[in-house]
Amino acid sequence: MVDVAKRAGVSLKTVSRVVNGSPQVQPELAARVQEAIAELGFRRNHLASALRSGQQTATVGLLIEEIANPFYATIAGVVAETARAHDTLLFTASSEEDPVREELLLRDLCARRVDGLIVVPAGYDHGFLRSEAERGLPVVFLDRPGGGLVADTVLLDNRGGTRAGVERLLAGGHRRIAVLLDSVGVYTMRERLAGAQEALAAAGLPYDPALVREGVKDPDSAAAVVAELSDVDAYVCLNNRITVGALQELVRRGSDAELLGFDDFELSYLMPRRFTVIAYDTRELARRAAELLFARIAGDKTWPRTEVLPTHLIERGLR
Amino acid sequence: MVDVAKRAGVSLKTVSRVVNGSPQVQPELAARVQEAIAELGFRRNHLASALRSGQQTATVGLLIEEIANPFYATIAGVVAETARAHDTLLFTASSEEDPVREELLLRDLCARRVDGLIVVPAGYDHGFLRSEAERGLPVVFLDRPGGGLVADTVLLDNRGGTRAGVERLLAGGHRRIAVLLDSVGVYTMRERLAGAQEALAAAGLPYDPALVREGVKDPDSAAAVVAELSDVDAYVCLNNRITVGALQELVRRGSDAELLGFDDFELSYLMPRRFTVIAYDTRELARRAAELLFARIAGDKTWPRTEVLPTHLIERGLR
DNA sequence: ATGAAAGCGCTAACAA
DNA sequence: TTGTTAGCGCTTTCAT
Repeated sequence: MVDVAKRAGVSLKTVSRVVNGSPQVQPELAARVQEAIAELGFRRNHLASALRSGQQTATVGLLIEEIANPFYATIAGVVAETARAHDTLLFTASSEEDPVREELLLRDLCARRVDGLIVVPAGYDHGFLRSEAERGLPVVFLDRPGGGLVADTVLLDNRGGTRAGVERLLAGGHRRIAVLLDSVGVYTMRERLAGAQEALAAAGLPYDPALVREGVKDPDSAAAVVAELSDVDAYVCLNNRITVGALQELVRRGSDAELLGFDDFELSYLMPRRFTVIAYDTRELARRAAELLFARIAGDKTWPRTEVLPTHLIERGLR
Repeated sequence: MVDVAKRAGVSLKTVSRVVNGSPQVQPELAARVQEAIAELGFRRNHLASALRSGQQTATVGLLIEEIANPFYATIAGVVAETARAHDTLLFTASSEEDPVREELLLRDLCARRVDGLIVVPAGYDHGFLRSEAERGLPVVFLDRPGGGLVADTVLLDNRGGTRAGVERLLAGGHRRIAVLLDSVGVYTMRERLAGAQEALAAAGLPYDPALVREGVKDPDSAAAVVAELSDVDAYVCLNNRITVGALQELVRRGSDAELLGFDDFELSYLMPRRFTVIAYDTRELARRAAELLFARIAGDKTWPRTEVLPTHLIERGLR
C-alpha cells in the first residue's frame, strides 16, 4: 500500500480509502490510485486488514466427518453456497470420526479467527470451545448434538424415522425383523435403533438380541450378516452403506424379504428390487444450520435453538 | 499475549516462545506460562502470526466446480487429507462453471495469502493470477488446463479413453454409434468427443452429425435423446449423468443396444443391465495435484509439469 | 477531502 | 535463557 501511495503521489490512507470503496475521495485521485494498483499488481492483504479492524474475517469453518461422503458433500455444498451469499470464504475440515482430530481442527479454526463454526460432532465434549463461544464465536451443531456447550443444533428425527418404518413393516405382518447397524457409539445409530425398538415394543414383540447386529461397517459385512440371518422376514439397515450391501445379498439369493433402509441414496430408484428408504432433506438440514449460523454472525443473540427435521418413507427400486 | 505475560510475570517474548514450542525456555517458566494461558483461555492469533512472520499461512485454496458433485467431493477429500498431512487448512470454493465467480474467488483466496492453489478451471484466462504466481504462489490446474498462465497441470486421458471405448464398440461390429454430450464449451467434453471421432474416422466410418447430440445436460434429457435415436446400435455418453439417463431409457425399452459411458459411478455394478464405463482413478488424479502443490510449497522450483492419467474400460451392471 | 500517527497481535533481530 | 525494540500491512482516530 505504501508503494501504491508513493506511485500515486497520495497518502497511504487515501489508498486504503480507495481500496475499501470509501466515497469520500476525489474521483481524480481515486483514478490515479487505481492505476497505480493495476501497475503494481497490488492486492490488499486480507489478513492485515482483519487484524487491525478486529472485526470479522469473512471466514467460517465447517467441520464434518468426511468430505468424500455424499451426505457431507451435500452439506458442504449448501454451506458453501450460503457462505458465498454472505461474501464469506469457507474452511472445510474432516475429523474422520476422531475426537482428537476434531479438537485439533476446531482449535486451529479458532486460531484463524473464523466468524463462526458449523460442526458435525465426532466427540462428546466440546467444552474446549466454551471460552471462544463466550467471546462471541457462534457455533452450530449439525446432525448430532454437541457436548459441554450450549449451542444451536439442527438434527434429524432419527428415532421417529425408524419407528415409522418399523411400524409399517409390522402392519405388513412381518414379525422376525433384524436390525443392522454400524456402532451404537454414534448418536444417530443409537437414536435409530431406539426408534426401531420402540416400535417393536409397542407391538408387544419380545426383544431378541440375536436379531440386532452391531458392527456392520460396510456393504460387504452387511451382505454377510444377511446371508447368516436368512430366517428373517424383514431387514432394517440403519445407514445406506448397510442397505446397499443387504440389497445386493437379497438380490443374489432371490429373497423376497422386506428391506428398510435409513438414508436415501443416489440411483436408489434404479436398484434391481423394491425396498423402502427413510428419507430426509439433507440440503434443508444444512440450510437450517447455515442460516442459523449467519443469523448469529449478524448479531442474533436469542437463546440457542434446537431444530429437528422430519423424515419420510419412500418406496425405491425397480419392480 | 500481553495479558498472559503479565499474569505469568514474564515478558511477551517468552510467551511467544512457549506458544511456539521453542526449546530455549526454562521448564519452570514454561509451566507458569502454560498455566496463565489456560486460565485466560488464550489462543494464539494465527493471522497476526502469519502477518508478522511473513512466512506461510498454512492454508491452501481449492477451487472446484461444485462440491456436491461426487467427483469433486472425492477430489476435495484427497486434497484435504494431503493438506492435513502438511498441517494446513483448506479453503474450498465452488465456481459453478462461472468464469466471473472463478476470478472473484481466486482473487479473494489470494488476498487471504494462501500458500497455494489447486484450480479446476471454469474460464479460459487465468492471466490475472500471473502476478501472484510470479511472486511465488504455486498454482496447480486439475482436470482441465488453465489459460494464460504456465503452471503444473494434472489431466485425464480423455481422448484416449473414448478412443479405446469406441474402438471396442467397432470391434464388436457396431456401426451406428451415437455420441451424447453436455457442451463442447467444456474442455473434457471436447477431448472426449475428439477421441470418439478419431476412432470412427480410423475405421473409415463417415461422419454423421445427426448422431452427435450436444446439449444433454441431465439424465432426463439423455433419456429423451435415446428415445428419439432408437435406430442406433451403440450409445456413447460423455459423462456419468448422461450415462445414467440413457441406461434408464434403454432398460425401459428393453433395448439391447450397447452403452458406453465416460466416468464410473457409485453402485454402477448394481445397475439393471450390462454396460461399459471408461473409468479412472479420481483419487490418484487429486493426489498427484496435491503432491505437486505441496512440493512447490516446499520449494520445488523445477519447470512446470503436465501429467496425464490413464483411463481403462470396465464392464458394469448385473447380467 | 486528505493525511499523520498510533496500534491490531504477533515474531524477527538483536541486546542483556 | 530472557527481554527489548521494531515492524508485518493494514485501519482507526484525530487533526488539518
